[in-house]
Amino acid sequence: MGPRGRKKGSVGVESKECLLSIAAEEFAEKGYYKTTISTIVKRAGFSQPTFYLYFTSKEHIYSELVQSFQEKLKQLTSASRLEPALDTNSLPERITTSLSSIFQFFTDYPHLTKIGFYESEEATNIKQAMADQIHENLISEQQNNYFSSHLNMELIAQVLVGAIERLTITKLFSNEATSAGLAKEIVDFFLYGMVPRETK
Amino acid sequence: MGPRGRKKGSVGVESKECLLSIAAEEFAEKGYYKTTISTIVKRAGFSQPTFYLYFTSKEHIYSELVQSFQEKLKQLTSASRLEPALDTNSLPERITTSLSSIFQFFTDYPHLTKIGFYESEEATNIKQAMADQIHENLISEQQNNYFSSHLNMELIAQVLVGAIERLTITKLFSNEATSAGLAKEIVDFFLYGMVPRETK
Amino acid sequence: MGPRGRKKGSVGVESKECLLSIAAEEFAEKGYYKTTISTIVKRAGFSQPTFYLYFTSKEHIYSELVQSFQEKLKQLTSASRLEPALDTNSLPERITTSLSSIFQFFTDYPHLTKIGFYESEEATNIKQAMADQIHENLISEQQNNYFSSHLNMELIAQVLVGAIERLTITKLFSNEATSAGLAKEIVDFFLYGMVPRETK
Amino acid sequence: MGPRGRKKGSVGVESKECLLSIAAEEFAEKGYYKTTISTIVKRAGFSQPTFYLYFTSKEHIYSELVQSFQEKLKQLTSASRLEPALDTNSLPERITTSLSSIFQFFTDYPHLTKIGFYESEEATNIKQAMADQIHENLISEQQNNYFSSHLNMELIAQVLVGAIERLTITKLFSNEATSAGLAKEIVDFFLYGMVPRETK
DNA sequence: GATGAATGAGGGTTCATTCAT
DNA sequence: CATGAATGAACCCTCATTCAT
Repeated sequence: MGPRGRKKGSVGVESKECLLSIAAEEFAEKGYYKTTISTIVKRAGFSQPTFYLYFTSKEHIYSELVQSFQEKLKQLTSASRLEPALDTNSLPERITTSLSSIFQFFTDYPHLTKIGFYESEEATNIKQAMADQIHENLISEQQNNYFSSHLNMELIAQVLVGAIERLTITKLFSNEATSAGLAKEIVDFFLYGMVPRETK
Repeated sequence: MGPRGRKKGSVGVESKECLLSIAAEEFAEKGYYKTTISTIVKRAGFSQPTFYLYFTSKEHIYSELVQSFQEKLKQLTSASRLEPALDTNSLPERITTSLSSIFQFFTDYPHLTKIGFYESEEATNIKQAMADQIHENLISEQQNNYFSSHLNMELIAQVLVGAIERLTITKLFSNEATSAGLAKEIVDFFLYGMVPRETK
Repeated sequence: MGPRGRKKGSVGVESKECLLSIAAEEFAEKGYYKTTISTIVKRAGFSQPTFYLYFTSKEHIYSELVQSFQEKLKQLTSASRLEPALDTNSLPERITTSLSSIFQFFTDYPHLTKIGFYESEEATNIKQAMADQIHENLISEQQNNYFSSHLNMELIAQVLVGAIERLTITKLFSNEATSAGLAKEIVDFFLYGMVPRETK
Repeated sequence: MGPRGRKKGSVGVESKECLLSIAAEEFAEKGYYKTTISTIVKRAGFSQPTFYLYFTSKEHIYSELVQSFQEKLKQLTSASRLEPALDTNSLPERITTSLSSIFQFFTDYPHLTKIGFYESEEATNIKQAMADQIHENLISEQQNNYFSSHLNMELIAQVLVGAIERLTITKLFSNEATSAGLAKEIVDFFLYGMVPRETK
């Protein structure tokens, strides 16, 4: 052990993380096929074989990034489901908060998001999983009579995922909106729709 | 040659269309990079150089397919905007019809849709154009007081595009819903949202 | 036979000459390998198979051009050797005239010259043949005591060919000199060299 | 390793030089277009991709050879111009020596010469540069009254280059003459021409 | 006399990946 | 921990040439 107390093997870990981070950038910008190992290692200041010290293949590092995205996302959604039954009034805020935290997550990890949520072949499954999760939540809230029973919650869940997908690209990644603001607008729209309510 | 004789030069046109159709299938299924010219021509019963009789490059045939999608889509949207001012009641139906015809178009050309609306680098622009178009329509309807003036129509347009994107994949391409049914459900949701209206 | 008295087959001859002329231009400008049959026929307004009506191959049309150059050149040199023994004084003029007519020929057929005298694989042989011819002439003039017997006529013949080669490109094809002027200068130099003669 | 150990990285350099040398041979013998990378690497005992470790393209290796020729040639001519003003008598010898060293250079690097001085598209420029250089030297000698002032030195320079070009092929590469012998004969001819001087 | 349609043969180039050190 | 050197496997593309009409 060195005098500075660096744990043995930390160099390797650092190298690996360096590669991962650069790879994320490259994959996010250029996509899987236009990204070359050669470019990644060059940017990291390594030689090609070094890459294979840490990853068994190009596919492997890519899927490691996808998984990383997936796990972080799972942590997020599982965290946001802790509080079970609260009073009715707070539901919209709770939904807004959840949504906002998803947007924030996407903002914090734009490269991972680009890869996992948009580019990768897994993206479809990941979105489906997100839709399923939302669907489940909605159903349970529907059963608690927060929402009317005739609503097709599966469809709404998909619409919500579609909204997230589209608005992340157009508003969030372009810095035209904040996570919180966007979440609020969406929830408002989802709750009340476009036709104005008659006010007595 | 008689009137029923084969039109002159039609062979070439047929060959080109054959290649286009097979290419659409391959690109839709495997994506741009996993699709090879060699496979396309093999499936079409041609040799490789024949491909270059009709297309200057792999990129060229791909962008031809993307353009074809774009043009068809443009025709659709320009057609659906003919009828200008109608009475209020029919607005929802008209929107539903428009939406339904988009879904029907996607159903009719699943390969082109996969390519132009999902895979291609142009997909982002195409969706943005669709959102812009919808936005425009919504604004005009908003100005005619069909919708309340406080709604953020840009956001709603993006949400609608996101809904289309997601539901086309999950419901339409899996044959779990029809164009018309899906359109109706979406419009219903968009108009009234999730919170039930108080009924006297 | 048509009313305009056009000989049967003249269309074919015209087509062939058209192709030859365009091919000469292309080969001269771009060289053998960068010239494509496709470009030649396109410029001539024909389709590719038409080419093979008149020439059996790309090599064939090229060597036809080379031969054409070679034959014209042979005509020239054989013509210029008719007059045998004349009085001594006129020899320099005769040589100058011969040289001038070669330059004139090169000026009149720049494309053929570029091909036959510079580009083609035959060029080496053609130049050697020219050198041999000149050598022969010089020898005969040497034997007639026009020139001193210790001169290495073979070397001089080669130098003359080299001079022709170089000056055709740098002076003639760039229009910086005329055939006659150039010929005169060369002959003058060849006869008297660089060291000034002592004059009493 | 030890002092006699193989220098680090020398393998790559050797491989590159091996490829360069074989390529020079191939290009010189067959010309640019009939030479294939596949043949070069096969002869060198490598696989095709190895070629691209050292050269970015076929064009690149070719122009590297041309440049190599050009640089060596430049070294030669710049070296031969050191001694400025000497007595008149030695001028012919000095010219002879210069010429001889050019011939010797061509003899030493026949492949490079074939490529750079005859085949390549740069050949024309290289010869022109050589002519310019010679022209310059001649002018300066003319101003020093070594040569009579009425001589067209530009033309003479071109003739000299033409002579070099032609005699290198016909006499040098065929081993019919030595560098020194050839140089001497040429200089002799250039100085005194063909017409014998009157001797009292 | 001419052409629409098609192909055989081959060439250059790229990239992920490995071996020996 | 790291790399210099090398390659297997493909892929896109071009061009002279031909066949049937």
